[in-house]
Amino acid sequence: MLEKSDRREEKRKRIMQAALKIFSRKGYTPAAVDEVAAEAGIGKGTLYLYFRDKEDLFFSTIISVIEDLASIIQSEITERLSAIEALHKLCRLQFEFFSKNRDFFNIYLTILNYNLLRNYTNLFQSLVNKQKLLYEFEVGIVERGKREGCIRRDMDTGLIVSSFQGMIHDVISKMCFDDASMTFNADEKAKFVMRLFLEGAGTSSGV
Amino acid sequence: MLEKSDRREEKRKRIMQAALKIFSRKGYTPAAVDEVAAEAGIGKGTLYLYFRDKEDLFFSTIISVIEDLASIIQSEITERLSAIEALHKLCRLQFEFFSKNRDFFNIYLTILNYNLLRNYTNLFQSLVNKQKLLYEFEVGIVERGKREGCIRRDMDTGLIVSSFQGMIHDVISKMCFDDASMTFNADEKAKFVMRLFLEGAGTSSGV
Amino acid sequence: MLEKSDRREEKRKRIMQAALKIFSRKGYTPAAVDEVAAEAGIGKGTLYLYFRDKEDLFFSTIISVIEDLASIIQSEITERLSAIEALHKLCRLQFEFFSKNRDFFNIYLTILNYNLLRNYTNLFQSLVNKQKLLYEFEVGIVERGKREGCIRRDMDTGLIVSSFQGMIHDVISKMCFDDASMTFNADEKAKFVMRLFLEGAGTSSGV
Amino acid sequence: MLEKSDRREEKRKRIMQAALKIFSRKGYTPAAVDEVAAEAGIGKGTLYLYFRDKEDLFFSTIISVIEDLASIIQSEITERLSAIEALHKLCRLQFEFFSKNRDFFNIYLTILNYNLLRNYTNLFQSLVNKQKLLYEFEVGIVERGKREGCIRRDMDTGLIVSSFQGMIHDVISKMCFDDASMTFNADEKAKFVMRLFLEGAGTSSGV
DNA sequence: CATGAATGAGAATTCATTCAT
DNA sequence: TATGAATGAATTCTCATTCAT
Repeated sequence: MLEKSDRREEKRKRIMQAALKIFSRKGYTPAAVDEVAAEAGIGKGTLYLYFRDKEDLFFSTIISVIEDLASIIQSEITERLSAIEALHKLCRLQFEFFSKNRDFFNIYLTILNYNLLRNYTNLFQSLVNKQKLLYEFEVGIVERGKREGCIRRDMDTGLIVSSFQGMIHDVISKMCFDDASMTFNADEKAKFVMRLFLEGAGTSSGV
Repeated sequence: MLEKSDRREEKRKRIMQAALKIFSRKGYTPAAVDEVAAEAGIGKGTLYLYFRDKEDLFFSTIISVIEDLASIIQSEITERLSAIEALHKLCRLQFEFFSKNRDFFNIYLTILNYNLLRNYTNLFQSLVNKQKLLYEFEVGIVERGKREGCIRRDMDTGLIVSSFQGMIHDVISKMCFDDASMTFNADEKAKFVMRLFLEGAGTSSGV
Repeated sequence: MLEKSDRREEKRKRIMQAALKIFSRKGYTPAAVDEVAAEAGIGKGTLYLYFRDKEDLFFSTIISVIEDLASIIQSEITERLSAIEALHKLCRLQFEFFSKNRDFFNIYLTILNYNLLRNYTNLFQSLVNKQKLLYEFEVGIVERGKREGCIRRDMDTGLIVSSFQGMIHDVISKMCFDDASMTFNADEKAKFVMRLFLEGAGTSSGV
Repeated sequence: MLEKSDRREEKRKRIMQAALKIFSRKGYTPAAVDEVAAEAGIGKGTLYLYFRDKEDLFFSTIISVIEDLASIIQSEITERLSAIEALHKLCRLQFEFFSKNRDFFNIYLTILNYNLLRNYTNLFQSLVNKQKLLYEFEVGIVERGKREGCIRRDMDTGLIVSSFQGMIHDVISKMCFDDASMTFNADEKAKFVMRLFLEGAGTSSGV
């Protein structure tokens, strides 16, 4: 009996896949709704049966992808892992995710950069909330690490998290830039980031 | 005899200042050429005497700002500084720069995220080149650090640079997000990033 | 065996009732077929089983209402009434009718104003014919009045009828404008119009 | 020095003339902005330099025509005329005006019929006000007529005015319907209406 | 040099109508 | 018979760019 509702949901997904492709390539404003419809293989009007307007389409799409990432992270990273293991996994999962969704990374950065989107407040808010959740998730891990004694207590947790995420972001960025092909070893890169994050790049003789 | 050319250059600058303001606030596509002209206090047609088209205006403006940053960096960071000092300064200068030009950071991220701009290939190339210069500049410092013995030799330089820059970017990002006001202590934050970068966040007991 | 046909006719009526409501409120073009279907409690497609298209729906509805009014008039105004009594009743019946169907008066005016509808010629013709019938009906009464000696013979019948109807129309119009509430005394107003129509507003000393 | 402003005003007028033609023929919603632009011999975008949007174009146009009529009436009907003369002239001027602007009469009626327009409240209000002015103007004349002793005091002024205007409206309506050609004798018709209005259509023997 | 009026391509959105179920 | 998902033509409006003054 849920069939109809299921079909609808499935079609929504299909449209969002098309939207992701177009928005990722072009960004919000330059992407035309027509293009998305064409990419999805449906009529222009049909799209409006599934999404209120372009904004709704955009945010629904973005949020959906971010939820995918969040759910991967939350299902893989359990309490049973040590904080270090958790961070390592966090790192690797993001590398893997964006390695598969390179185009999306383009918008992802622009979103973090929320100012440009401040106009679209209603939908934007829920997006910001999703972002905050990931941030808080990481804060939780780092604080656990501090309690577990494997992360220094003399450093501000918020800044640690931002810096850690930053390392991840720019390594992904570099990947997008350098490796047009798919030769990106997520695990190897994750190991590097963790080593740098935990041990630092300095030598004991430094400063 | 260069007077005429000088005036022209000065007016270009004035227009680009206006453009920076508008583009920073709105992003490329949503920003209207009219707004820029109005902000610059000139006629819309006049703008086209100084820039071929909107794209030219945008890239010229961005490149000019990036050159500003680059020139600040290059004039402040001389060979006389140790690699560590150089990195520290690099960090602080960027914090200061973006603290003063918060809006611009929005576009800056979008640029890093070059894919969105790939359409505009001719102008985009020179932008990419500017970016590359900064990257290479940092690569130089890190390699010097390795030679000086204060930076570990067992880590890939490219990844070190990316990670370092990433830390800086996301701390700025956090600043934009958290501190609506201007209470951002660039030096303090720079010290934090350097400590994390050099010493790592792990304890000796970790892993 | 006529049952099926009866059911069909009944459903048509129900749809037209809904249509009247919507068209009256919004006018032809701004009214959406979907709204009518929703108001009628049927599916959008179903509507097209009963009416060729929106135009057909509109004209059928309007004509039906006008036929209602015409049939009220024709059943109440018999030959046994004097011309004066007939005109009085004509007046009162219209006041009562539009008092109950205020919204409809909006479209009614637009219809009189037939030029706007000239595009839809086929259906429009039968509407015009309905209108003409009412006009001819009134012409008949006035001519009878002239024969009966209670209406002046030195005035053009056509102009008398137009003027008489005009008085009625604008008093209704005023009612729609002034009395948002339902406090409209049809009989009293009819008496006024008849007095003005028969006796004039001038004093014997006038001109 | 006013040249520029004058040119602008002149062009606005030209556009409004085109708009009047199109809106009159088609009504508000079915009329396309493009058609108006084409009729005015200008580009689609140009129109938006002179009018905020379609609504503004519509109401500005309508109000302008109504102001034309109002100014004709107010300049021709001075206090020196007797109330009867004033009403006569009011009648004739309207016949002449709508005889020349037959198409406009179509919208004119629809406007009186304000309900359909209630959505467009801002601009609509000023339109309603214009209408009210004419109504009040006539109320003034009728009251003067009562004082002068040439109009009966035992009839409600508001209803007199509505009825009088109604007579005029429907005679014009009949004209639009009957005489496609231009054979409309405004003065003759005005005399008829005045006679009917003052003396009534009844005979002394009536009722 | 400077201007801003004019333009029309292009974008988002709506809605009457069809048709597979 | 009844439905409502799908469609695309049509509509409003914006904005980069040109060009006559």
